[in-house]
Amino acid sequence: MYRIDFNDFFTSAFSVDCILFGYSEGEIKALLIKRAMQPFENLWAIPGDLIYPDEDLEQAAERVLFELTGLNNIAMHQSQTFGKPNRHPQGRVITISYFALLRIEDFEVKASSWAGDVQWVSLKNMPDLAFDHNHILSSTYEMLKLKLQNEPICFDLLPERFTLNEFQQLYEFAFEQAFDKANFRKKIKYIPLIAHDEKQQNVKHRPAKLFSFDKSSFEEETKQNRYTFKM
Amino acid sequence: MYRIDFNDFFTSAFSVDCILFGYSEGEIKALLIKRAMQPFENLWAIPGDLIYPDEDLEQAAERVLFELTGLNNIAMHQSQTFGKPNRHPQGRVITISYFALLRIEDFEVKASSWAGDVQWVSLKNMPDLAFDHNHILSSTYEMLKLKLQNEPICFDLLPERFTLNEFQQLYEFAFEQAFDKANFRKKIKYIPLIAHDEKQQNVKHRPAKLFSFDKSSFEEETKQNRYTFKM
DNA sequence: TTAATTATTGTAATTTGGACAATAATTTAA
DNA sequence: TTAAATTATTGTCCAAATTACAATAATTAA
Repeated sequence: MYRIDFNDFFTSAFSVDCILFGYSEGEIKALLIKRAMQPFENLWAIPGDLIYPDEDLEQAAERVLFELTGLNNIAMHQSQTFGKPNRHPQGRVITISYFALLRIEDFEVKASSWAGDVQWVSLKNMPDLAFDHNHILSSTYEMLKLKLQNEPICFDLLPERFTLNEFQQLYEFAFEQAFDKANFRKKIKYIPLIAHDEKQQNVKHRPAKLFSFDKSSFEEETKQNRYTFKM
Repeated sequence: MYRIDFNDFFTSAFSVDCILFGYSEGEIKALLIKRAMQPFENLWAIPGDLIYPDEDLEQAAERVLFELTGLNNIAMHQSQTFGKPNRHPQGRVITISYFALLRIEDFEVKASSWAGDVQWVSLKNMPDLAFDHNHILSSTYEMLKLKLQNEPICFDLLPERFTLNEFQQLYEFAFEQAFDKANFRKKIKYIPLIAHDEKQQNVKHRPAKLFSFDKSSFEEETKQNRYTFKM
């Protein structure tokens, strides 16, 4: 059988795309940059760029995110790889998407390098993005929703201290569905939460108690087994 | 900021690795080939090869699998991408892994191209594989186990007609755990099965009834919601 | 002080889950 | 022909989880 020379294959490039999810004002948002460079100049896009030929994938994701948005040292997890031959107008570029969750209010973002702007954009209100980024984003969001049902990652999105209602509203946003308050509280009984004396401020009604996630106790007792959040 | 010329990046290759899972004799197995070519000549490996520069990823996976094992038209799903800079001794090769489940007895495999041999190998008894293939395989197996809990994919592994015990044993193998027979049968009550008149043959005891999965009814009634298999 | 508003807890009926027992259908050996 | 052996299948009981509501508590605003 005829075989092409090995080196003929080394004509493609790889990129990473970094999907950052955050939560504020009752909505899950993604961090986007405005491209100040061709192709797709002036369109919003997921922060991403080419990987150096000798660079590890995860390292590349961290570096690229930092260069474009100023977010430093954000550990991301791989989601999926997108490789339609014509997805990049300038050549064959296969992109590996990474994602992370963070508390919007804990970080400051600042456009740099070829990013003209950076913004948190609600998933309810997503514009047309560069490349196949709408597809990448929605497919990663689906994965996020799956993970929300099986791992206690919602606490990476919520503020350190939150009310049980805020907790519930995050799930209601993600699953586009309302839950009964009393039953929601029963469902989370195996998630170790610390109840604080502190209460919600500046509300026009009875203030709710603030809670925080007890991560160490969760890990110790391997209650992972009991953590399910099928809605 | 200094930017390298775009073309400097086009020095990497990408490959697909095709992980085929099957089930026979009470064990989950993976299809492996024996490499008849450098590097790692004579070692067992996941069937995989380089992707043509203008080829779609999924197509490449199907083509490569066919060329090496004779398995034709197998639809695979993407699992993960592996890209440590030194994972391939001959250059930067990032590999995208795909996987599929099939009934071993329904297909015939035959080594061809640079594959010297093809074998179904039990996951209980895995030798040292070429490249980082042990890592790729075990990480894909973990993903399979997750999926087994949330989607009715076990029926892609079982024969078309199976006993409830065979069904149970597949889960017992995957989760390395024994289940109570009576309770197992209660747990699957939302999975639509067709009970046939036919019975198990050639057993030395009361033969069990044969069942098959009622796929169309499963899809119609969107009982997906109720399908959970937390063990 | 009271109405309005939301937080929090409770109740009762139903469904599910887990441990284990009982019964049924076959084969094999006596 | 029959009884023992073996595995399939179904049933029971009790504890735990789920669901739909109802009741009570703590604030603010008028």
